[in-house]
Amino acid sequence: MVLPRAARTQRRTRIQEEKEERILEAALEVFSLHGYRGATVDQIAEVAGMSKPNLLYYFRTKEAMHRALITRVLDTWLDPLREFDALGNPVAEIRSYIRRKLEMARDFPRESRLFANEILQGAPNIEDELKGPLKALVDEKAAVIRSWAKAGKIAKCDPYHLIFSIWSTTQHYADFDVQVRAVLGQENAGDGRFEDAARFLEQLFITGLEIHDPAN
Amino acid sequence: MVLPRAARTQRRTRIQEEKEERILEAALEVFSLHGYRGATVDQIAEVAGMSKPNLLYYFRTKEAMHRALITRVLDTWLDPLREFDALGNPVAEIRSYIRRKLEMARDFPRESRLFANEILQGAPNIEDELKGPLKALVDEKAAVIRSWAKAGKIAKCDPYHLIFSIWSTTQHYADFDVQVRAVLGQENAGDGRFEDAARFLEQLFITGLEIHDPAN
DNA sequence: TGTAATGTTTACCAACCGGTCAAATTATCG
DNA sequence: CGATAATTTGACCGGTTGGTAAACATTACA
Repeated sequence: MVLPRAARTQRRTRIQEEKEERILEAALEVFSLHGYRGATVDQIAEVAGMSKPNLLYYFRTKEAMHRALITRVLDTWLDPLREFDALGNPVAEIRSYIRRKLEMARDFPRESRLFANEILQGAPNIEDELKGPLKALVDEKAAVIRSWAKAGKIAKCDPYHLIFSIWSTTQHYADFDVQVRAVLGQENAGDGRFEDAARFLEQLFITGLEIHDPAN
Repeated sequence: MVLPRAARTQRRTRIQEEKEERILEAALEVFSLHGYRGATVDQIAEVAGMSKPNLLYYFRTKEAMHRALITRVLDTWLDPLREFDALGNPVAEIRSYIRRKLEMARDFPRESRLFANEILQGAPNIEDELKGPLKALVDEKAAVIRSWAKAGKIAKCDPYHLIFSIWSTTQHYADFDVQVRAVLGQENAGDGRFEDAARFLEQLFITGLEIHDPAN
């Protein structure tokens, strides 16, 4: 009998795990490159190296595939922000947050583009995730930053917009990679632009947030 | 006889100007919301208030429409950077550049999203524009910024990444509007977030780039 | 006003796309 | 092995999409 994926309650087969992994990997590749509408099931199937009906045996619809992919990626995507430590040294925490985010832009550009595509198109599938868990996490960290500012450890600033600006500057190197490369020119073929970006962003944010001559 | 748009060499009719204007306006609306693949010609025709064949009488293909739209918008999109004045006061120039870009994110979010979509998908249609005119303009302004740094008027920094970070932070409020709203919550329904962002970004960039006690 | 050029519409098509079905193949396990 | 369940495939389907053909309507202008 044919039992589509959603109906299986028992333990998952080795084959199931392997195939679902391969499918999500292929889906990430295709969705991140063409967006939800732009991606076709045939394309994903081809990248995954299997036939379309076979793929649809594991994920019954294109949307189910996309949903599974988003939820999986969103979780790991927020890890850097979760590591933000209220007890650590403020300047050091912000610096390492920037560095972590930039490393993710370098190492997981497809994941970044997947989200960018999703948000750009109005986030039809993850609006609840944004207003719920994401907002809660940001609220929590914003409170931490605000307390640092009040304690005089960093300059006073709007913590939400600080977070937004860290997100945007770092993810820019994944989402707008084509533009960055075009402007920097051929000579920046390697990962050098990420190191340059790290230097610049550290300077910008750290200097911009430091307390200057607090006593005088 | 039917002479499609591309073949017309003579002066354009009043009707042509009106209709092409309406079409490009509708195309901007739809493309910016759904991306190239996600947009349909029927949708654009409906928004433009005309039949699909009628629309295709002015732009023979969907791609031609998209190309026309991109070229037109790209030109005005770069105006703020062009206004960057080498002879002005460095700090004031950077401040007003940030403000102009933020105003564009507020007043022309569709244009911003159109580009974001295009770049995200690998900029298949405008790669030449990026590597040519855009790069040339950025190179020119980067040289200006570098000269300011050398003259000790602003802190030393990579001018390219400075420009990138201004682009990304400001455009973020157009491209990721849904996320920004979700995180900030309902109370920020108006344009308040743009004023908050302006204050924050000015503080960040100006403080981050000022020369601190150069003499001491 | 007459007429040729321009503009608009209805009906249509071929390609594509997400998804189904039933049959065939392969893995699992007593 | 034998049988039952899980997996894979080719053929197919209805709806959508970009685009066309040709008849019809309107405008510009001598």
